[in-house]
Amino acid sequence: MASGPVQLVWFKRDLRVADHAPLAEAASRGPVLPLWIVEPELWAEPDASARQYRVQRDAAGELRVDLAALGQPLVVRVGEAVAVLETIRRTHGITALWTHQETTGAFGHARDRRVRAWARARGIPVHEPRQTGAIRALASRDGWARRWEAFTRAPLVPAPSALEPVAIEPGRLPEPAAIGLAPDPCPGLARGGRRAAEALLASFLAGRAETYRRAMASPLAGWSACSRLSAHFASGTLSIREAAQAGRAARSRAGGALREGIDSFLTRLAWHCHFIQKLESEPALERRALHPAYEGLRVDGAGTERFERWASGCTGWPFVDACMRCLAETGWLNFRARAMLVSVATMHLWLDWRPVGLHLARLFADYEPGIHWSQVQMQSGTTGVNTIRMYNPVKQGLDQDPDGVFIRRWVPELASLPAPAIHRPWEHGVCGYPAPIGDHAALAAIARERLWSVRRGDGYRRVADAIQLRHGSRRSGMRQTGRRVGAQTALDLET
DNA sequence: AGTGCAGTTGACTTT
DNA sequence: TAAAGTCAACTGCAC
Repeated sequence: MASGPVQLVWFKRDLRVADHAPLAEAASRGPVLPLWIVEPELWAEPDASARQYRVQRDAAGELRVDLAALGQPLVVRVGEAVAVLETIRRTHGITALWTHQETTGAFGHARDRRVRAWARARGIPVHEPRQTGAIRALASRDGWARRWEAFTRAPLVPAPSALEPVAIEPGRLPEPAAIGLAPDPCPGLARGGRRAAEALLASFLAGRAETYRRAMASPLAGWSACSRLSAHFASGTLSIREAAQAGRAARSRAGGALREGIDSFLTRLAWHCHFIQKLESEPALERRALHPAYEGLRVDGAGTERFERWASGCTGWPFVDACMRCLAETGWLNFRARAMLVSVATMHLWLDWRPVGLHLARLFADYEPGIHWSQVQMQSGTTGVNTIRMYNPVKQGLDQDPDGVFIRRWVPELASLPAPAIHRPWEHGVCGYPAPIGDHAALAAIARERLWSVRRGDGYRRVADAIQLRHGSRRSGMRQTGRRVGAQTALDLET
């Protein structure tokens, strides 16, 4: 039992022992104190919710077991990060602080700055390797794809073979209510933790990926055809590198549709990091429109009737409501449907993307700030880089749920209507289901004209080109010889 | 058999 | 894997 100073490994959203460089490096240098800090202030942020916490708590519980098997269970403390670290420093002494770089919102940035300042003042070295393909202080997007390849092809870091026990009370994993989280019923929430991550990865690569390409656009088929690993990447129970290497190995053994599905999956792993890179390079992404010409364009909307109808799945557009209710009850929705929910809110209902994004963030059990805010801005057309994508809620329903199975499941008021009538209930007089907020085609036309008039404004293009240079993928969207080529990056990010 | 025409399909452009 | 509009080429049918 070690009694001297410890190598402190601070787990954040990297709740695993495999491919965990800080843990491995720390363990090679002396006794390790593995720590998970539950920060009530973080969980009080407007983008946080109990379902996200439950996923991370599941993961921390399994991590505690895995670390205990190595010799030292996960230590859990509740409080402000610097205060928790300072208490451990006083009682045990800290030789070095090991943690993964985290790309996250303003709270996390400020907290990491405080921790670094505290460590500097106490003479504690901080080691912070990265765990995604996002690069801190990136000078240029040129060559990013090559660096992502190199990062994901680096050897996996083996878990330490044993940890020397440290004399410390491990502490309990608090219930959501104990840290001030509001009740957040989510009966269909998928369990977090390493065991589930491994099972999902295996079943996806062994067969589910076969229908991935065709089915990922549908919220119904995507439920089983998508990898469903997003919450595991967000909590770190599986590293991107582990997934990429397992995917490449499975790809080499597979053929036909399975191979194509795995190819799409690997592409999306790169996109995952590509979007996190945007927030890493531009922390204001969660607060300000990337292209300032879109700032102040829409009404804030929070608390208005149309916002509440959208947020509660009562817009009167069946496919939209089915998607929102599915998300509320399960914490998951496929990428395309998420994009449509943003599109309807920010285009048809002309609501500001910030409150819209916060509502969705809380409903996403797999909330990943970098991906989320990049996507919310892209789908609401405020990046200035991508083509304006406006989804027709009826067409999407007809395309992705032609028989109405998904709508019937989540909007039981419409169960008696056959398809295709179920996609336009206002034409068939249904009781117990609201009339639509408006004529979606007319609302779309108004939004389209407003957004295109911004694009035609003076100086718009000059700013847009600068944004493309800073954030855009080098594969598409770059201006070539004065003419814009394929201004949109085609992607569905769902994993 | 060849012509005229309504309707469909797909490439492409615009918003 | 945006949607809607345009237009040319094509198809199938009637006569």
